Amino acid sequence: MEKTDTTIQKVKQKIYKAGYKLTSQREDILRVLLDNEHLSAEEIYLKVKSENSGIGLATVYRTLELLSELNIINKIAFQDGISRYDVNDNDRQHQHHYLLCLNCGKIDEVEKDMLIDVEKEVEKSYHFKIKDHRLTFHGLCKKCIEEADDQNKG
Amino acid sequence: MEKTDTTIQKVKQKIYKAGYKLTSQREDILRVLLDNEHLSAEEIYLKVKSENSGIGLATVYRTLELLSELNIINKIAFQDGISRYDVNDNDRQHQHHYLLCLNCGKIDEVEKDMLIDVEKEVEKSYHFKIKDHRLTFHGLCKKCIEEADDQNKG
DNA sequence: TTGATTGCAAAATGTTTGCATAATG
DNA sequence: CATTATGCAAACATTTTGCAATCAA
Repeated sequence: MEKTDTTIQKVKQKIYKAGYKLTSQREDILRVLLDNEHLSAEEIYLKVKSENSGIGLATVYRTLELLSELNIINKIAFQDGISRYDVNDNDRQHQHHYLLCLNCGKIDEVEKDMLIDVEKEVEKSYHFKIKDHRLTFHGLCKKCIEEADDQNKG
Repeated sequence: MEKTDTTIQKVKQKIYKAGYKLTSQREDILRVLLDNEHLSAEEIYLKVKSENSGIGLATVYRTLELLSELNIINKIAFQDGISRYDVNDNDRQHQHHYLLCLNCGKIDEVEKDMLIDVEKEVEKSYHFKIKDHRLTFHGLCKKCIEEADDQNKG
């Protein structure tokens, strides 16, 4: 059995236990979410539609809300006003980080947490109980740095 | 001369040097931004309007874009789909961090950077040149933790 | 004086909602 | 069979744009 299938089974169980119904649309959306990273609702809608035509955008939004509520996915907002969604990795306690290239717009990911000490300090200094975090670095990706270097050299 | 006035003079100079005109609307918006933190465009619009009636929301958006472009303010996006804006502190190289309470919605700020070592590691591992970052912690603020504790005690 | 800026209204974008129909458990 | 979920269209909220009038330099 593929890893994706195992995950789908687990998630379906979670949905079922929470008292919701298992519909083909929910499974389709979940599959797309598992196969991709930081997709927008529109992108998910188009992908599901291309594989299995006949889904509504409203269903995508409603499903994304449901999956967020069940903590199966995370909603992330960059500065462009579009929400994106990532499946929550169960092996990971926290949301990973993002590298947003200001030049080409590419979004990369940083898997390593690296914030454990920072969080400890924040919790202590501010009496704030941290549940999760969102961290995005803005800058230049490897490719764009290299292209800029090439141009400088002539 | 007040600190705010000094800052306004500096920013006006920056706008002027960039070839833009100094209008009363721009100054009004700037003043509101300096007196407040993480306001939305709508909130800025209402504040300016209440002091000096006769500004358009479109002007607010256009000015916010201009000020962002000149690196005078930062646009931040939480998960609610509304963009907020903060004046860039010149003494600080990087955007500060936010503490978003999941219970009451309050947004606090963490002034200390604390990410210097993390950034060094990211730059090295990913060949990514970091220009800025956005970090928000999601959790429970002091007040909400205390209220939850009180309820548990009876 | 002239080109940038404004305010208004209209349009565009992303998301949510109401409701009749369809599907799940 | 009773709900829950869906798809569509309409509503909504935020942001952007076109354009004539206004203002700063």
